[in-house]
Amino acid sequence: MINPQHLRDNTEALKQSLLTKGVDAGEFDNYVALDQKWRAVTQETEVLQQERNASIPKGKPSPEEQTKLAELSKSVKAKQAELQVVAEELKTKAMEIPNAPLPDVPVGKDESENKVIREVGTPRKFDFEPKSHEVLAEELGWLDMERATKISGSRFALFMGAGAKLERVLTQFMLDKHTTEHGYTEVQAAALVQSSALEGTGQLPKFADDLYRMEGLDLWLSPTAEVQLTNLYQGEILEGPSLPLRYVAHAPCFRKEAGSYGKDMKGIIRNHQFDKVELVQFVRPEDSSAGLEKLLGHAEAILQALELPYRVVELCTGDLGFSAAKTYDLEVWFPSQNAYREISSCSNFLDFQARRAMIRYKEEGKVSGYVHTLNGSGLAVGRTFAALLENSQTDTGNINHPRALVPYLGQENAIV
RNA sequence: GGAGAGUUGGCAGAGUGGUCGAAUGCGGUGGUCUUGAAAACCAUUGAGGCUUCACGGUUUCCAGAGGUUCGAAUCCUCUACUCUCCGCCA
Repeated sequence: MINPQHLRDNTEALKQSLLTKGVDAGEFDNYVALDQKWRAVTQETEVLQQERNASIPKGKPSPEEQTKLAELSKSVKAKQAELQVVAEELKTKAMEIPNAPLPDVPVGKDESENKVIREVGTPRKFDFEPKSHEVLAEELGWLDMERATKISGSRFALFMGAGAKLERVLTQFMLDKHTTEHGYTEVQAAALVQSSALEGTGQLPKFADDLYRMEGLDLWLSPTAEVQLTNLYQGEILEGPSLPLRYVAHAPCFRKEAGSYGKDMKGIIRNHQFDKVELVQFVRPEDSSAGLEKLLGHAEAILQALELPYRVVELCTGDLGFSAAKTYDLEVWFPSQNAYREISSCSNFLDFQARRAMIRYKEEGKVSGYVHTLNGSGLAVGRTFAALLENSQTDTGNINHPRALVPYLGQENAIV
């Protein structure tokens, strides 16, 4: 949620900033007007309440006093009802306004204007035609996309045998690295979450169409463990000295992928369900910028350890997600597509999510304000699986696993 | 799934429809004392909103949402959660 104080003090600057993110000018003006109306009605309500409170005598009121109080009470209630309507309208509106980008984010309208920050590792030169991950995996018997369709329909994976093991091992490798080297606490959370949690991180109310919902229940399949992890502290006041708090979770992620018909239909790049290792941090506001760079480094460390070539891209204003103020995507090289594809997204949300989820912190016994939240994939496991296959394939259709996985796969399995 | 009990400030725990934002204890903060610390003693200590340059003013909040009443932490209804017992179960 946008800081309402900031909205009032810097209305025009905020508007300009949000316009670069694609917010409609009329919608914004509407929001500002609603905020003004709400403040006015709040004032009116308080005046009436004050009048009523001042008229309440000590002890039991006399009949005349009761009559007077009844009148006052009636007018207060009428005003309160009016206020409630306005407040709900405002709340609805406020929940639909996205976060403003940080000033240093490049302005642009869509992903074509994203900025490549650096490329790490060199895409391998093949002396044969590299196969796509889905072809490799089907040939090796590691993936069975056809039978997956029988069970669950399109866009679902079925990992088999050594493929299933590799998927599991990748997850474990990532978790181990983040917990032992990067200082994250491992969390295993439920995949089903309530709407309040999704509102906290920003998936709701606007993006309900992308989510699976349990019939007749206020339970949804979480699209990312960012939801579970960030809402760990929903409604809490954290101790300043305990910050930053870092959590990592491995969780299945569920997305309808509405509107992506025909995109990435082969393989496991874009499935309705996929596993992801997610990093979330709660930090003091002054630490969030540096924190994002560190978190990005933690995600990069996985790619480096797996010897995968990748690049870091900073999203332009128009491509930023709803809640994010700044985002770096990590894109890994896919030889079969001759392209870099997103494998991680690391964002700074400032106090946007904390404000929605009511996550504050205190310093020396006093509430200091909202924390800043950061998150990033570290990494999407399915895409890592696919990238690993494509980049490590041999001309005989086998896979050379990176050295980092030897302790997990065993020496004899390291080179297949 | 059935039966019962509960949910109050950071924690524990009072609270009979008006004098309750709420006793008391612990904890926190500041101070006195002390070479220093502990102990003891004194003071202070919930959160949000609106308003104000500021001091301050004001309002709301006793799980959540409704209701009764001139007036609700206290009465009623629903929901969520916790605990105990029974049943079922990986």
